[in-house]
Amino acid sequence: MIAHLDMDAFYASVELLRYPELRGRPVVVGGRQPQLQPRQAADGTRRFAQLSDYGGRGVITTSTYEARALGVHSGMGLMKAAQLVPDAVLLPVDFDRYRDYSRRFKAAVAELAPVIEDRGIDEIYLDLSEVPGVRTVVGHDPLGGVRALALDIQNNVRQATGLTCSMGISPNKLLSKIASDLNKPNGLTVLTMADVPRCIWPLPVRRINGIGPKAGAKLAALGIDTIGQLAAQSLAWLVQHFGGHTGLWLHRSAQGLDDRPVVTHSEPVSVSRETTFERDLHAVLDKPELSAQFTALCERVAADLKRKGYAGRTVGIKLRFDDFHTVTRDLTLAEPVADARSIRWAAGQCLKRAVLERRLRLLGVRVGSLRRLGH
DNA sequence: TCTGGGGTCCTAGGACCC
DNA sequence: TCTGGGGTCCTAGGACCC
Repeated sequence: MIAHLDMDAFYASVELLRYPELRGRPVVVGGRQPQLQPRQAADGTRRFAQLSDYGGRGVITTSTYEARALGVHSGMGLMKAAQLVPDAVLLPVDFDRYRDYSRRFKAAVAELAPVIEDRGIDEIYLDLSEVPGVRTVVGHDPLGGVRALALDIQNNVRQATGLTCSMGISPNKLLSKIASDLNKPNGLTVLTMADVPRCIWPLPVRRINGIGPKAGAKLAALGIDTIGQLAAQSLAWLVQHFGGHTGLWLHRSAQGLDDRPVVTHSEPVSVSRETTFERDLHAVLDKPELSAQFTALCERVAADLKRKGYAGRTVGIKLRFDDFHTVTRDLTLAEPVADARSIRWAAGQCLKRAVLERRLRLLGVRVGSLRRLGH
């Protein structure tokens, strides 16, 4: 009785609540240029930026289903998307607003199902096993109780936020995650283990959470495209090609097996801030600007640590060069630090160990090995 | 006109210790 | 006479997720 709940096109849907006149149009959310902000025209209507107006670096964070139908998806560069759909509406991201809606939808779910694992701003896992009435048989449907509960949760979310979500329910997190994606938007899919061959095996292996571009390509090269084909391989063969750990995990996943619990509380491991520059910066030629950005990142990390109540012993930097090659350096200190000056000093030590011949595209600062401060 | 930002987890080698 | 066997910590890179 595990559920996965995923908000439908979350950021874009929050923006449509604010700008209902955009419903039905292709809309993408992304970029950070302030001039993207919609303006009130003299006649009272709102004027929106469109993709072809964009002139900087950035990717699509979310797009409406209308935009997805035209081939623009999250992660795609905005410049590339502008070639595909130049007149799509472009809105800047407003994380504060999305976080607010995130709190509201999670609170609405918690009223009915309190055992929640946070998986970021727009999705959660739920353990429904102990919810009263969940095992009620309705008519001849042994899953009637859980279906009714899911519909109640979706209704509660809509009442609280005006937004729709999709849910998958199954015996475990792996299958529920796949299931929640099968009937988007506003979908509900309930699966039992008996459904695995019919509903799961025809799907591409990439639908398994944890199989990304690299593992997907490696499996494809081995002639395995679907989860069913993966399920047909022996454990020994998978271990031979992927190692013991991954081989066993692939083997179990393909059978629909997963025993990870729903984790309701976790401590942060690291806090970081990074920025991609509007233009690539040279370590020597642009030293003043680079240094100012470096210090600003340290200050933001320090502020985040203070707000959350953590200090950390490991300070690290991340550099991405103009050729997209990325390196990291880190330094572990004797005592945890949380203040901007200490972080800046340690990050400066890290920077000395990097070769700075190419121009820099991105700079990041991270603090790890966190310890909670105070009580 | 390529390719964001904030995370977690895993691997692998070397230092160091007993 | 080649050069153990564990364990932990640190660093760097990479895969993956939202």
